[in-house]
Amino acid sequence: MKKSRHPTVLTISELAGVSPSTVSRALNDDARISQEVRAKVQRIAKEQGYTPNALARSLVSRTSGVVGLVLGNLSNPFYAELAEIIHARIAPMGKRLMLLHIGGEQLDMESMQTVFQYQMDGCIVTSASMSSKVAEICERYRLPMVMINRVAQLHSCAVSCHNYDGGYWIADALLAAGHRKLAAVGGRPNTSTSQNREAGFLECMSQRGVEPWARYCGHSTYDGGYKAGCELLAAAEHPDGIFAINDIMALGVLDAAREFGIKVPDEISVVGFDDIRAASWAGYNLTTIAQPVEAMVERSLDLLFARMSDPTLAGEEHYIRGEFRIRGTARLGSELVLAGREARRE
Amino acid sequence: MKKSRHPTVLTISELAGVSPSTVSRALNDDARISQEVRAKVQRIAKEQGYTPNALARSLVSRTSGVVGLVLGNLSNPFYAELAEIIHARIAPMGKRLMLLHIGGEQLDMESMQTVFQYQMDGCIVTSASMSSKVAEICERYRLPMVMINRVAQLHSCAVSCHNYDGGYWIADALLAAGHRKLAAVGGRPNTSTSQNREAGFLECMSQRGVEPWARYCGHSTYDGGYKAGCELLAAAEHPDGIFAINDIMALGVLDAAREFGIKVPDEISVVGFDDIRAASWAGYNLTTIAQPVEAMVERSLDLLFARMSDPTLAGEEHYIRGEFRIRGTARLGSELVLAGREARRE
DNA sequence: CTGAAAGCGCTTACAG
DNA sequence: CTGAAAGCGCTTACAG
Repeated sequence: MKKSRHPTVLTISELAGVSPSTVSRALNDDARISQEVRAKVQRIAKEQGYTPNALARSLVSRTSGVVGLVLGNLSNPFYAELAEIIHARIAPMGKRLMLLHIGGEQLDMESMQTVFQYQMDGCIVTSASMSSKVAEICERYRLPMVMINRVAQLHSCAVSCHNYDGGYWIADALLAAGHRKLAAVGGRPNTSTSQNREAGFLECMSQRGVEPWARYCGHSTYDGGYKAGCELLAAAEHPDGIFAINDIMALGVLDAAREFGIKVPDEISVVGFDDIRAASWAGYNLTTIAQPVEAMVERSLDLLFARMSDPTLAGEEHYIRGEFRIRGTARLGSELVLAGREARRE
Repeated sequence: MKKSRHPTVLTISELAGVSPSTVSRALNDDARISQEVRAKVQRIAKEQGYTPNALARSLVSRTSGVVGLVLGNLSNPFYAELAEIIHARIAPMGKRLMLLHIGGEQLDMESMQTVFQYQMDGCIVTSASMSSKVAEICERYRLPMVMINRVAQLHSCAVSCHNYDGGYWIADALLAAGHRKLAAVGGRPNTSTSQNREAGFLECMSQRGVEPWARYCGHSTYDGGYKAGCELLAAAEHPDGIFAINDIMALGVLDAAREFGIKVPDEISVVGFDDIRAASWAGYNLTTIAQPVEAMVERSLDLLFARMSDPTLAGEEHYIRGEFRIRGTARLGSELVLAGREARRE
């Protein structure tokens, strides 16, 4: 008798009096195996507490059932929510998630190595400054990958919110409500999300012939937003509206306004982007544009799975429209917000 | 010539004119292989862009280099921060993290199955209502595992903050500052974290002969905290101090107070627990006890790695003292806070 | 419907 | 210092 390890196909085959091949087939519900044998094998497997060794199976089947995940900075709750939804959606599809990276810094090559070492089936990248080099690697090795909340590089797949439109829409709604001194607080400058949202915002202002009051960089963090807010509000004359390109910075701006005793939205309107949970907290009640996270994840997984079955498929870029969440931090005529819907598409 | 797949040890061995065994040894820096051969093999491997197949290696070495991770509810930023730190600490140790579960709900058996399917080396569990059944499984299969922020079950390892002491300490400091109408807002009732913090808080009050003003359940969420705050403050006579057993609920309580126009800390003191990032936001400036997350993770990994090399090691429970963060939401005489340090240990 | 054989890519005693 | 052989646990053509 073997040293008592976990049971293997061999163990089961001996117990059932059939060959290992048959055990394998029976366990994988191969239609060719007779009902009786199949039932018997499955019963014995269950009795023995048999668990298939995914490593061995992957080695031969050349598909590991593992998908790599690159997560952005979790201190922005948006990415935490995204992670939760990705996991919830992908688990029922029989795939496992392996964490490649968490955080704001550059993704290193070593993490990408593990993708190949562990023979991952694909890769999901949420933000994180991804050098085009990584996209290139995935391309070269035909590794299916999709980026969420990030613009496509090379021929990869990417799913985002209509960021440009969102920014445009916000400017439109603020201008229509009479604001004329509008400031923008951008995020990390090298991120497409930040760039596009701000570009849409500025473009709309430019079309309406309104000069931007000021532009700040808030580095996509609460602290950055707070600091930007303080500087904007400390001046003798302050803007009458601020667009922070993400919610976490908008919360900082709101706290700055609170600090300066400036009434929101009477003296100043503040609008964010993302609709993180904290945006709807009673203490903030932030007007913002909600990213359609569920839809974005669903679309991303569709793209990814399609490429896992057919790696020759070309990359696709998808944009999904966000939804205005009108709360208490901005003066916007509701009919004007509707007009905003006509903002030009990306 | 083989179909052009990724290079394997065989490819390299042919190119280098040595046996596969030698390639394997050279690549793993086996001291017995001569300098020249080793250098040559490594050079060729690099030239060919060789990446070892971790699956094949794991199959024979019986250690996969993968650690399973069970994450609590990421909508509580505490768990997001924890995840980030765990990843940052474990990656340099050459282990990979596979996501088993994210969220507040019960961990299902299926997720645990994958631990064995993928031959994981160990498992890290952060909160999440873990049935004792899961602990039992790890025990039975000798799977090294450590729980963070969670009390030990059976003989498993567990690392937490001194939760009981923290609660005691807070009550002590509030009472010493003259509060007499103290309410507690608990989290999900079945979590040890919530139970212990509240128990310490109540025990101290009892020792001082002060009756608790009220006890609420806030389900460990912002909304729950906000609701609890509203109910406590809507009454004709309201408490003069509230201890929310975690920060995310304390923020809800603070927003409720703001809503009711009740001055913090003049009319009411509010204290939380965890020291999540939002606790130090200008809009809250919450007095709380910081969990020593870095230290907790470090200790947890020590325990885990020790058991990965020697699975027979017994379980250990560790408690690490938190740190009072005195900010703006509570009246506490600083000398009294120091006295609080003497609160009894768990 | 079932089995014997080969093989996925690596490592590791066992020889020499 | 190096190689031939066996094996990790599974699946999958190939026969029958």
